[in-house]
Amino acid sequence: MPYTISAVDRALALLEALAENPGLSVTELAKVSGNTKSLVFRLIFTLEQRGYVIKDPATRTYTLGYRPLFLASSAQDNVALIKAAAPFLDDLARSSGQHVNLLVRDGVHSLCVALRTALDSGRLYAQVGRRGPLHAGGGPKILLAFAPREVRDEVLAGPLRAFTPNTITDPAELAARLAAIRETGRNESRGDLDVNAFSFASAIHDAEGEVIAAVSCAGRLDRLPAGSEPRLRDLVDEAASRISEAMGWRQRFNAAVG
Amino acid sequence: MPYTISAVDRALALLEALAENPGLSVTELAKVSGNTKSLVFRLIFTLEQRGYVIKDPATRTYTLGYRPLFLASSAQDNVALIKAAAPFLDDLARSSGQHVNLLVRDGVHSLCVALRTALDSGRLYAQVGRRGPLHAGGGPKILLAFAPREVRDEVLAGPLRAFTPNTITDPAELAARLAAIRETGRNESRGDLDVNAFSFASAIHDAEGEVIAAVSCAGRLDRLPAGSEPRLRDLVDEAASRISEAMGWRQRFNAAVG
DNA sequence: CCTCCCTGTTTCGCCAAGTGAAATCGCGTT
DNA sequence: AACGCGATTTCACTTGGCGAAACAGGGAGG
Repeated sequence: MPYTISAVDRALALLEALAENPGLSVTELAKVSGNTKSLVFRLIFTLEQRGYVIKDPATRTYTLGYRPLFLASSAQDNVALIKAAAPFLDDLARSSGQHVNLLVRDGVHSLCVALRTALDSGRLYAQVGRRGPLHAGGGPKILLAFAPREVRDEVLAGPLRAFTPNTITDPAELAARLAAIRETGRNESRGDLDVNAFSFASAIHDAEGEVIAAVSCAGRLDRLPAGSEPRLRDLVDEAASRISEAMGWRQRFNAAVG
Repeated sequence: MPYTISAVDRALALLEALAENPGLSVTELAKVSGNTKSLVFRLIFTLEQRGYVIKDPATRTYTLGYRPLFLASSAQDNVALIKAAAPFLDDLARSSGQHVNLLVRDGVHSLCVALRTALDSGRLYAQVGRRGPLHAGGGPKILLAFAPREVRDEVLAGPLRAFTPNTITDPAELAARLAAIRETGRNESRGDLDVNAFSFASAIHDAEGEVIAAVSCAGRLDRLPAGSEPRLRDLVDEAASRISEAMGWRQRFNAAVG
């Protein structure tokens, strides 16, 4: 906080509020973001000038603009993790024939930062930049398992939304699952985020041994070939190791045997 | 300018400078952006706190972070043009069997805001959020043709980079081409941006009749089936009309006959 | 091994610029 | 035609953004 420029911080917060609540007016944004109308008006004016938001003149309502697309494109091309992972994600998509996701944690959300889509599998919920929960899905639970205690506590305390009947909504059960994940660095889920989806995931480490991301192979549960599980598990784990190595991980920090 | 908050404006400018020059240090960023080291340090600190940039501790160097991906995802889902165009882009991709692009103008650049990729065609240069020139390519020249005079003058004055031997680099020739495009609202290019690429493009209008975007069908020149040109031209033009209508255009502002 | 130098980080004090409150404007409603 | 609501605009008050300059620390060169 000592060096934070509050005007900038408020502007970014407003941008995020708008991303989460598209189509709001000045007054509504002021309410949502907890700022005065004057301030919101000036912040959004500044953001609009630079193409970060677009005003619909008819409704005097705002949405994000085109400039974020440019930033995202640059981010995808230059962030070390995404660059390093790219070839291995390609390999994994090819060898597994399934959708492949690269996820990181963003606060109490999972965030998809790269994906490869399988040709045959149906329409996909995933999209680069899309946020999801941390307590459901193959990859997300890995991110949660290795998140700082504050984050884990917050998620375990908060309401655990049931996306499907299979979503773990009992904090104790979830905590046990996370402990198991910390032992193996792997996780798999079936129908806990989407009724008809499976996901095999493994943790990615950086040079310090910290878990910084998760790769997963995912697809429709009703199209998961019988007996293919061991192979998918191994392919994902192999990809995770390769990506970790590319990030400077040296296996020094092996997980204890489960 | 009256309502611009300069701290915010500077922060956004810095973010863009970083998008264009990934991997710079504080001092280098200060130089590139024309700010003092102190200011850059505080701005980037604020941006980093919110996940807009990531610091590589080893090199003390910065790149964009993950947060822009989230913003871009929201933008793609909520910007009126992109939402309205989506189904027609899908149709066009299916019926044409080619790559489909939706472009808008961002200053003196073209910006890809949506795309559909053909399965068979080779690797694609395009990516959502990627910027290109205005004076080369099928869609970009449409955007330039209908841009405000200042923009046209700036581009015509500036150096016209030759991406291939077919790129128009003579201002007079380009001006004539733009005039022709203003008559028809259509354009096509062959090998002027990429030696082995073609592009058929049409202008998209909004409710006020302004040209706000261009759709294009593009692919490898050596795979363009002989005699398919008229059909592609019509498919693209049809898609442009549909999207324009979805944006509230009512054909009142028909272009004069060429 | 020591020194210099370059770059990131921190401090300090001034005052421009960001801020909230309140007034004004403009439009759609009653 | 008056009303009401939300978007702009004005205004006066500091806050907090800012540049300059000091400090720190690590790597290159001697």
